[in-house]
Order: sequence, then structure tokens, then C-alpha cells
Amino acid sequence: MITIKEIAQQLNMSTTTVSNVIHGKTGEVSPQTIERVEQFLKKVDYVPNISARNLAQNESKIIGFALKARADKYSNLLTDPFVSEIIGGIEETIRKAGYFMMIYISSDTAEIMRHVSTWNVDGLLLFGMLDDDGIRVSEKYKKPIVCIDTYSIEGLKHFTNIGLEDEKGCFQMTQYLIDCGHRKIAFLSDNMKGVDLARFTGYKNALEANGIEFHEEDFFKILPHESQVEESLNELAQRSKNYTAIMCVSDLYAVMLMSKFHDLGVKVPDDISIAGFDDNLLGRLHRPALTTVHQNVKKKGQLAAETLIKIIKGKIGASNQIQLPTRLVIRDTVKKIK
Amino acid sequence: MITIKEIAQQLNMSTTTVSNVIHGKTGEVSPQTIERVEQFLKKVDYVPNISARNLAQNESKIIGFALKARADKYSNLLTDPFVSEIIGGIEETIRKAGYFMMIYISSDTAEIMRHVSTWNVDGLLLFGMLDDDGIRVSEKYKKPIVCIDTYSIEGLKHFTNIGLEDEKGCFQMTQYLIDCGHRKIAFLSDNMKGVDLARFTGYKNALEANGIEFHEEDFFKILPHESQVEESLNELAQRSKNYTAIMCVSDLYAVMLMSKFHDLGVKVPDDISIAGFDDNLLGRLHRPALTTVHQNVKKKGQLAAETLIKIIKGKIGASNQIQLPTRLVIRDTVKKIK
DNA sequence: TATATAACCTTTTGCGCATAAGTTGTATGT
DNA sequence: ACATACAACTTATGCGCAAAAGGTTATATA
Repeated sequence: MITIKEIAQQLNMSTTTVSNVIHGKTGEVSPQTIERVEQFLKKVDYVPNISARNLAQNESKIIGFALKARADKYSNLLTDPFVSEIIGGIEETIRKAGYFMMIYISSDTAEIMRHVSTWNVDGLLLFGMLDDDGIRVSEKYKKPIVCIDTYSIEGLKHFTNIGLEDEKGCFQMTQYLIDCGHRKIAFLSDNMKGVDLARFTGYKNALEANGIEFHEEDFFKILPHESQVEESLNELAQRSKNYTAIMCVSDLYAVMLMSKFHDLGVKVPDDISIAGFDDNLLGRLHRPALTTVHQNVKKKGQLAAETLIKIIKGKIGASNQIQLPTRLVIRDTVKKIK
Repeated sequence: MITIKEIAQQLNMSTTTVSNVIHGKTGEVSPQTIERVEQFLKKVDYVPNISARNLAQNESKIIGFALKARADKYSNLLTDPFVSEIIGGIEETIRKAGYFMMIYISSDTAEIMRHVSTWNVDGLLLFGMLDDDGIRVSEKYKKPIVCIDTYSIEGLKHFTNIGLEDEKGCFQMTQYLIDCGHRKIAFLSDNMKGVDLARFTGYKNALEANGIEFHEEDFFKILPHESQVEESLNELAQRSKNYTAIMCVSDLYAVMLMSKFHDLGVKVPDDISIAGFDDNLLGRLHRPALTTVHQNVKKKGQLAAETLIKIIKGKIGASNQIQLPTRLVIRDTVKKIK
């Protein structure tokens, strides 16, 4: 790889002059010299050594994208189209702004923060939340962090969250189920934290708003790990006999459940209605097509990246919560019952 | 971020001593000093500045992962679970070997190579093939390149390809269709290059091996762009009346087609049989579950990363083709006819 | 007693770049 | 004629690190 120094030698000028041309500081260099340097740069296919530039400037032009992997959910995480879709939105935005994306997947959030620090990443996009140890390390490293789909960042000044109107979306869908005549509605999820909790709250509030009592057993807890999911699904399918509808926390689970119902001879939506959340390919291609709450994942990725870049450039400060709207997509998995 | 220099000052020793402790060169430093330094490093949460290290060592510890986006297929590419699955396999392998992954998506392969060069990436994983301009730039930049699912790299010494027994897999599946009594079998794909061509060849050879003639119109060309896919699917569904089975180049297309059939009232597999290729979540969750050719995408990613790292470390040279085996997964979308 | 050697240090150098500070020559104003 | 300004350069410096080269002891060997 040719360096500025070599170029300067071959053109019989100083490195500063070459550097000035590269950075378009036209005021400092005569037009002929500019021309001469530019020709040469093109001829030798010059590309700067970014490490050297980073070192001199103390900025990296790297935006980190960290996925906090749940140990018990690892394979799902990576199989879920959600990840590739959000990466697409992020990468495009980042690249157009002159940054680059480094990806890091780990369940150890302190390790994530150390990685981010060692690379002197300009900012971090974080999918999932830091644990206490991660927060401690992030305290030293003062660069901005934009979380995606996180709810527990109050009091953390350098954190911003890009999320969804999860609660509202789930409220509306549950209301729709009720409007269709359903009263025995279960909620399917694998945990009760963060996004899942918000969606659950929307579901529960909708029940209450319509005078329907929620019971503990209406919460269908699916075990997300590959080895347990099958068994889990079987059990839940059994329990669902007492319900006319199931509000699922994600399209993935909705479709998994419907496949199970199909295998057991339970007809959707005639025997039971299913609603999802996300609106991804899985639900769109399933037949009957899934009634779900739409979110624009790519846009969420873009917005997260845009927000982070604005914070990096000092155009805006870190604000705590930004929530994207959702939209009901009524398709064919919810039946109107009298 | 604290530097080695600052640490050395505070401990009243030279930077070299600190550096030696960091790199475990225990022969050069007394046990007490090692202890003293290690304590201090832990106390201040020292992390090295990677840019500086890269500059000094002329290696980056970065492995680039470039997706050559087909302009007409962009959204599909990013929605396809394939991408997140392969990223998972790659990232894990890379991280364990002490490398980091930088992602770059572009349809301009010369730009990809320039990116790779500017970051002094130690090696490149490339999904999709370079065009001539990209190859020209890659010539200067002599670092190893491992392509994934590429067929046109003969004669390029610094290229290795990790692929699949595409032809064999498709031959076997087509043979299976024929064994099930099918003779009118179409092949669905969106192009006739690379992987798709290999799979098509397998399909065609199987036909010939069984004395079945292939006609031009047996090739069902789907238009992959989002705006055309619907229309395209409609047309192909019409044409499929003359066939009893369709060999699809991917699970994605197989499932899309089945959804379309469902909407048109065509029953799979009773009215028509469908076979896919890939064995991803989409086909596994579809009902009837898709009969398909299995490939282990995560393993492909892992193998690609492992191979690249071995080449980087000089343990092996660049060899041209490595092909992973496939396996038939017989599920419910192919019907036995007499 | 001279010399080698090992143990444990420090000083120096350079990676490629950006930039602050310095130099030269020419034009402008008074 | 002299100060000033400015265009068009060059020289020097430092970013943080790794490693080569250079010290200074104390101990072992001839």
C-alpha cells in the first residue's frame, strides 16, 4: 500500500501538500499542484491507512453494532430475519454518513464495552441491554450509546433508546381481538422483561379496559431454547383449549404455534385465532396469512443509526426515549365470533 | 482512555516494561514488577488502542465481511434469514480466533476492495463475486479472499471458495421427484449464474439421466425485485398447470410460490409438488412442511471463517474450491404419483 | 582478574497521518 | 522605501504502540 510519504517523494513535494490535496484544502495549494497530485493519486489507486488517520485524529469512524445474545436464545436470535433486516437499515445509513460498522455478538456486556473501547468506536448501537458490569465499563468510555428496543435506561445520561410503541400496539391488537368477540385471550411470550413486558402490559390493559379479568394462567410462557421449544409448544397447545384467541409477542412465535396447531389438527382461525407482532416475512408468507402488528424494522435500524450519528456530531444531545408508531395489519388468522 | 505511557509514568518505569507485561513476556520482567503492573492495569481498566497497535504492527485483526448486493434483489437479500445465520457462524469463529468483523454491503465491488484496503483488513469474506473492476483493485491488495457460494474464481490465485455440492444436491432432489413418479418438472430461479446455474445443471442432468427431455419453457424465471415478484408469481402459477412438480432454487421462492398457490386454491402437494433448497426456518415452519435440500448455513459461515484465518496465518494456502455436502430432507410437499 | 552472560531495565525509532508552526517569495498599500 | 499581507509551500511534532537497540548491574565461567 503506497503512503503519502512515498507519493510526496515521487512528486518531489512535502507530505503536507499531498495531504492538503487529499483533504480538499484548495486554498493552500496551487491549481497546477492540485492537478498533478490528483492525477498521481488516481494512477496509484491511493487509499489512506485508516489506522494512522484514527491515531492522529482520535476518532475511528467506526460505529459498533453489538448484539447482546441471550444465552438461552442464541440460535433464535440469529435465525430471526429481524437481525438481517435491522443490519441492512443500519449499514446503509452508516455508510452514507462515512462511517463503518463493526459487529460484535456476546452475552458478556462488559466484554462488549471493552471491545468498543479498544477500537475507540465513535458510538455504539446496542441491541439488548447492558448488565451492571457493562454499565460500569461504559461509564469510563463516554461515547454515545443508542439502544434498540430497551426499556431500562432511565438515569443513564449517555444512553438513548429507539423503540416502538409496544404497549400501544399490543393494546390495539388486543382491543381488536375483543372487538371480534373474543374474551378468552392468552398472551404468549418467553419472558416478562423489556419489550415483552411492554407488550404484555398493553394486552393486560386492553383486557381491563373491557372488563375482562386477567389470570396468571393466561400468560403462556414459551421456553425459547431450541431443545425445549417443541415440548413447550405441545404443552401450550393443550392449554389453549380454554381460549379462543392467543396474542403472541412475535410473529416467529405466532407462526411456530400455528405450525404446531396444524400438526395437531387445530384449525386457525376456525378453532382458535392468532395475532402476532412484528409483521415479518414469516407471517406474511404463512397461510392463513398472519394478522399482526406492523413495525418497520429497517426504518428502526435507520433511525437508530441516524440518531447516533447526530449525537456523535454534536447536533443533538442524548434523549431518553424515541418510540416509533405501529400499525395493525388485519389478515386471516383472527376470526370474528359473535 | 489511559495509555501505556501514562501508566509507565505513574508506576515510574518505562513503557517497554509495561508493554512486556501486557504481552506476557515474563522473561524480561521481574515477578514483583509483573505483579505491580498487572494490579495497576486491572485497577485502571486498561484497554489498548487498536489503531496504534495496527499501525505499529501492520495488521488489523479485522476480517471484512462484504455482501455484494444485487441491486435488483437488495431487499430480499436482507430479509432472507440466510444472512443472519451466516453472520452468526462467521462472527463466532472470528471472535474466538481474536479477530473482529467489519461488515460492508455494496453493489460496487471496487468500492468494497477499496474499503478493505483502507482498513488494511487481514482478510476478506465475500458473499457474491467481484466484477472485473473489483478484481483489478483486489490484485493490488494481496490479502486472502474467501468467497462464499461462488463459481467463477478459477485462475484467481488468492481466492478460495466455500460452497456447496449444489449440483449434486439438486440432482438428488430431482431424482427423488422422478422416483416419486413426476416427469413434468419445472425449475424455478431468478437467474442462470453461479449457484443457480449449478443447481439448474443438477436438475437438468437428472432429467437427462432419466430420459426426460428439458425444454426452454421448463425454466421458470422469477423476477426477484419486490415490485415485480407478485406479478411474476402469478404468471408462473398459470404456467405450472402443465407440471406436476416444481424444483425451486431456494426455500424462499418455494414458500412464496406455495403461498401464491394457496391463494389461488391450488393444493400442495395434491395438485402440484414443490421442492426447495436450503432448509431454512421458512420451509420448516410452513405447512405442509417443505421437502428440501438441506445445507448447514451456520457451518458454512464457520468453515469460511476458519479457512480464511488459516490462510491468514499461513497454515494453508489458498485452494480453489471446498464444497460442503447437502442432504435431502423429505417432508410433506412432494406427492408420490403412479 | 578478565570476560562472558543473563536478568532487568531504559532509550530510541518508526508505523502513516494530520496539523501546528515556520519559510520563502511576491504583491499591495501608504 | 518599508511594513504588511498573502500564496504556496516545507519542517517538525505527536497520536499510542511494539520492538530494536542500548544500558547497568550481579553472577557465573575461564
